[in-house]
Amino acid sequence: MVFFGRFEHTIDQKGRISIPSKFRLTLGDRYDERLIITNNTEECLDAYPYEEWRKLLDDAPSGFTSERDREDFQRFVVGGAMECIIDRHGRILIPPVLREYASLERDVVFVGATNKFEIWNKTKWEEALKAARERLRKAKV
Amino acid sequence: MVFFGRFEHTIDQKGRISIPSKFRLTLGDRYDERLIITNNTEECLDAYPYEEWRKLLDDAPSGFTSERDREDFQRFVVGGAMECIIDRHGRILIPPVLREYASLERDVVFVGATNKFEIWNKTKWEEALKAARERLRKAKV
DNA sequence: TTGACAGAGTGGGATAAAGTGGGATAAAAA
DNA sequence: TTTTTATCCCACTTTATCCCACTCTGTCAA
Repeated sequence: MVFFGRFEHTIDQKGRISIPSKFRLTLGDRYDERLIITNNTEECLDAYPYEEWRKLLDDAPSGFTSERDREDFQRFVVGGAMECIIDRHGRILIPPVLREYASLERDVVFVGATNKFEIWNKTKWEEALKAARERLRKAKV
Repeated sequence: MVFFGRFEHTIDQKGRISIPSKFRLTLGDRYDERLIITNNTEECLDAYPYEEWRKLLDDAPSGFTSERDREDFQRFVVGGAMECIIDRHGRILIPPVLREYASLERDVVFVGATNKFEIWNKTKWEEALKAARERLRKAKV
């Protein structure tokens, strides 16, 4: 398994944030240093190692059921994607448009999700986690 | 042999806690030393030997009935999962996010649950036990 | 009964690693 | 050019990890 676990970090005033060292280890072990960050429909960001991003681009078309699907994916996912370089302290600079989309101000949560990881505003993450927990609990009854 | 029984331990100020020796014996007999700890929907934590965790990951997808299910599992269970290494005194360091999620401050209860064990805040455990007892009694009538 | 011993659990210091903040310079935009 | 943004470098703080030591409890033998 690859990316998993949850880490709380903070963005500084320059928009920099350090990638959790566990994730950096995974990147170093299995991938190269290129990281692609883009919009996730849940008001957070997705970060893909370059190789996983390529796979996503290759595999996505098979899921499209209409020209509209293809355009939406193009505009939202591809159009939002930016390559971020990890500096020597393990930090990246999140581009302003993405920072704004995900409301990343200060407290940020990294969430591992197998072949990618998500980057959340902490408050939004807490709401999402609570909602997920309640749906999972309800499913037990 | 599997995980069963209940043990009360305390977390120290650094967030460390010792695994009950009975559980360590089981781990040593049947598994390796890798322990995966993650969120349980009942505000406690689940601890899986690595092998059982792998099974959970393999089996979970068959229960998903929607993309929402898959995402909830991904975020709550996988996103919460952290590998903890047992040190030479039989202790683990519970990562801050999980400590906070389960309100682990000082008094902690370990509860064996066959192929995993649970880690509870003592007060929450007492409430959960009471609720479980009442449901079991009611079911008899 | 009592003292030595072993195993389990807990506490704390020292060092290393991870994360954060900020200044100075270089590049880009206005 | 002026202003803003990005990049590089250094320094500080916090957290994790390693190591050692103490307490408590049960067991065994004198």
